[in-house]
Amino acid sequence: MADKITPRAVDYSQWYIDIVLNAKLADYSPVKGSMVIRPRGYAIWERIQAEMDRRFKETGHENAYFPLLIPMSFLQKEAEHVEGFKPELAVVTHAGGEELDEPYCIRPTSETIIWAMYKNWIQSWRDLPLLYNQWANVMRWEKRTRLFLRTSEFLWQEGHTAHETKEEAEEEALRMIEVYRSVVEETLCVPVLMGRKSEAEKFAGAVHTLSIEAMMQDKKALQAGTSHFLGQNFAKAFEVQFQNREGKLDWVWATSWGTSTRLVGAVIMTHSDDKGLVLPPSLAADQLVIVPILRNDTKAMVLEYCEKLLGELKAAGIRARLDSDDSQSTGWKFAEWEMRGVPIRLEVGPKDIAAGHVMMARRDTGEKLAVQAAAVVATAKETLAAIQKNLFERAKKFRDDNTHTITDYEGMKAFFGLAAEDSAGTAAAKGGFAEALWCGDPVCEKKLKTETKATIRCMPLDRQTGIDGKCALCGAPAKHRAIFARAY
RNA sequence: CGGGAAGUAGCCUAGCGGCUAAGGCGUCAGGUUUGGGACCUGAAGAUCGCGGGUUCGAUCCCCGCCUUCCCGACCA
Repeated sequence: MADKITPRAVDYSQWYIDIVLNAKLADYSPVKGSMVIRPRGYAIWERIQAEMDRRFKETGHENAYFPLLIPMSFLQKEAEHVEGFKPELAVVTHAGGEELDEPYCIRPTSETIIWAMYKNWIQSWRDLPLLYNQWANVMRWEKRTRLFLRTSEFLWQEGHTAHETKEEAEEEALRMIEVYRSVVEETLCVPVLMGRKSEAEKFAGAVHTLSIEAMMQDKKALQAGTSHFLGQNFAKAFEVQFQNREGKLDWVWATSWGTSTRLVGAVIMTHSDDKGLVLPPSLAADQLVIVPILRNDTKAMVLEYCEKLLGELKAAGIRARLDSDDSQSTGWKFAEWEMRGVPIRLEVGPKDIAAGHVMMARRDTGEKLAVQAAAVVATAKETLAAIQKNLFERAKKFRDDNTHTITDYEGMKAFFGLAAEDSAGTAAAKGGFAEALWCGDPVCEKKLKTETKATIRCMPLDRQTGIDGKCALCGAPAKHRAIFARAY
């Protein structure tokens, strides 16, 4: 029947769009570059959000909310910051039928307005640390948008913390990127590399930026979260000083960190296949669906059996549902639930009931096997756990299989291909992650980007020892070990 | 923001300077079915993306705009 999903091998971009649209996760809106997140997509975000929020609270953070509109002059206080965001600002010039004395921009991020407030709230070391987070929408006027991955308006959380010392702030930035790593790997089943950004890739206004980087199925990198050590840059821009334990005035040390609805895109791209969405059980609104095989003569009996089974599954804490709709054929329902990404499907027909078992199909592997009636609940629980584990392992294997050590510039060009002969857009694209030594010179990085489109995604924190060799780009003595890739 | 492509019912597509814009999927009603995207009958559903122009007449030709997709530039 209708091939609703373009296969990955034909057109990876189109495949992704087909999944998002057909699984009803999101839709285009009448507003350029802005999407509507539909209930099935929002449900995924809510689960990510819940897990993140729980861990923020566990690490001592509190939620707050700051205004959507930011006076333009605030942005201008931090030179590098305004320079970085200027091209993507949306600005409000009129309100209440009059032109405003000073235009407001719609927040692209909230450092400036938050630090304008921190100035009022911080006087003494006793006021520190300040560990705030906010869940909000932000707007960055992007030239080129993609559902979930890059839209003009998106949902995110942004943490903004203030500290007494440099060490404390650096620890915080590291603590939060580690929180991100654990949520993304454990809850989203997306393996990531955790590392430091190069100067060229860091946040505008940060001293340094840490990020987690994932590999999508087309071997391109996706930044899944960032945590910034802001030094005293914003404290100085907003004149936030405090009296330290010695009674002297000092500038406050800062961090900020964020993750967004882009994570939903990361989950989709990492796990899904040509049949549709594949979701980790931890994020699936429906973890299991029972599809009864309905025949006129046995319908009542089968449904009764399924209702009872449904009750048992729910009692065991499994998010289960029964698809008793008899206006659709069984085959249609199989395909539909697969497209929606439900991790486990149970097929229950008169023959199964007579044989004392039900059929259990796994979304991740496609395996289908008979499970004895008495063991269904326990097997379902085990299988959900197995799927959660398998998705991570499978994605990790894919990433590792597509990560190679490269030692020279010719090797880089061969690995990524030249920018001009771009094969992106198909799953057969060249490249992957190139692990290579780097001298630290932005000129090298720029040259590679121009010629191959590959950039430094991060310098993994756990791979900076034993660096003894030459920069793979220029041959000068290396200072860092970096991961290079084409990125979203 | 530059180059290319597209926009006809919820979705996919046909069409043609001219009579009532055609078909498939889906939807709704009824019936028959249901172990991998079933079938029959009937029904509803279109400002042909928006605006202007050419013309006796425009969904079709021309111009402008909007939106999406691909490529490029840009990019937390």
